[in-house]
Amino acid sequence: MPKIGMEPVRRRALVDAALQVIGDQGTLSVTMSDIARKAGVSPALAHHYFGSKEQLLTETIRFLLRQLRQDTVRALQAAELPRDRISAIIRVSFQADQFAPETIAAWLAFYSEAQRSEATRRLLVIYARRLHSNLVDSLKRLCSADDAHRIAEGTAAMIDGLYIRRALGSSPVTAEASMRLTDDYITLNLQALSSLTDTDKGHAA
Amino acid sequence: MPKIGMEPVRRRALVDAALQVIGDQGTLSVTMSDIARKAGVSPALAHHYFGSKEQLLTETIRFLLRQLRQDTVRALQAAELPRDRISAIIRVSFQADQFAPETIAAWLAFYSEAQRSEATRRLLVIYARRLHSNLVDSLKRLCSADDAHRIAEGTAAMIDGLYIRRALGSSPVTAEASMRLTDDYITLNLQALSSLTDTDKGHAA
DNA sequence: TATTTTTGATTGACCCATCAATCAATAAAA
DNA sequence: TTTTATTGATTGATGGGTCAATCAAAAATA
Repeated sequence: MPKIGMEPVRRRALVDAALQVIGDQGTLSVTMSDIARKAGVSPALAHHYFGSKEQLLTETIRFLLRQLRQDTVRALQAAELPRDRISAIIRVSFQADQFAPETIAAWLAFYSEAQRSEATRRLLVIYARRLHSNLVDSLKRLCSADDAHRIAEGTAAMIDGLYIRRALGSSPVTAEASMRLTDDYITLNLQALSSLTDTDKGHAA
Repeated sequence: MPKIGMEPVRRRALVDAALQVIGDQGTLSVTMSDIARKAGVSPALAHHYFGSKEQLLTETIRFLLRQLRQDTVRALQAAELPRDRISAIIRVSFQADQFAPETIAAWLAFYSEAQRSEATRRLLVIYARRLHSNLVDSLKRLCSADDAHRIAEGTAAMIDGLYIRRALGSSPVTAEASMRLTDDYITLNLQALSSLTDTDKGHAA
């Protein structure tokens, strides 16, 4: 069996397995045995490659983050206009794999973990900042910096909130409806701002 | 030591303690010992009154929910106009005790638990439904039922999302800013709808 | 090519700590 | 005395982490 160069293969398999198990059980309180079994290896091997459960979990969230960034970069490359870029960012957040119940369950578990683990918190803050600054970059081309900040904050919150509600599984929050809701929020804000600069600045009482 | 009629006192103390410990540690993986110690009793007594850890936790989330409902009812009694009632609902969501980091950490932990525990999920769904229907009730007096639904969905998502972002502790999300952001979302939507029914239904290109 | 050596890959068995849950015993009211 | 309140001691189960040992491919050597 033992061919050389198994390390990267095993690491990847274990991270994948961790993601699956965490997503299934909806918690980080999964055992190394669970993860190892899913990956088809012994618990000892998981320790051998990752040193500790904590490090395996850290690698796992890093993987999630990396994936999300790649998707975002790709989506942004295909969009030129600021308004289109914003929609692209939103679309990535709700794309199939990200919005899958297991993935969301995993995210939720990591958010909860961030209350205890400074390392986890730092990683999630990176995600939050990245989303925010991506939004602000494009928004700035459409409104003032202040407004851009405010709108970005609201948009990010709405995205995160839709995730949570999806996690609960109440009210059939589809990916499409979520996208539309978030995109409308952007449109609404921009419209409101532009109507202020129009000749008529009020409406009938 | 043993006075009679201690049961309600102990139950309440244990639920309070559970809330504190869960909030501090940001997880439901707290020990009965932790909770009991905080409440100033032995772990055995906690089992005596609640039977199991799971039941104590269920009681704890019920307590949270009850508290939130009472606050909401009270806030709604003081508000007459639909638009004011909406603001009141929003205000309750971000009031001091609800928006405290420990409280949010506890909520987050329960959301995570809902992935596993059907009982917990059901309780959280109740909260979600209540928030939604409270919003819809007032919104319906200001717009169509369809729009009311949509706006309520967006508002609820934004509230939940602001909670999460607060939990992360990134970007100083104050309670006031959160309220304003959410309330603006309502205003923006209602304005957009009303402007559609105005005589002039467009703006300069 | 055949043989030996080396090294990465892998695991079963074990240790130790933690924790939920139980129970028998004690102490104070009623 | 009967009931209620309370706890210390105990236990069975679980899970992270360690370690010595095994196995097989690859590399070096004859």
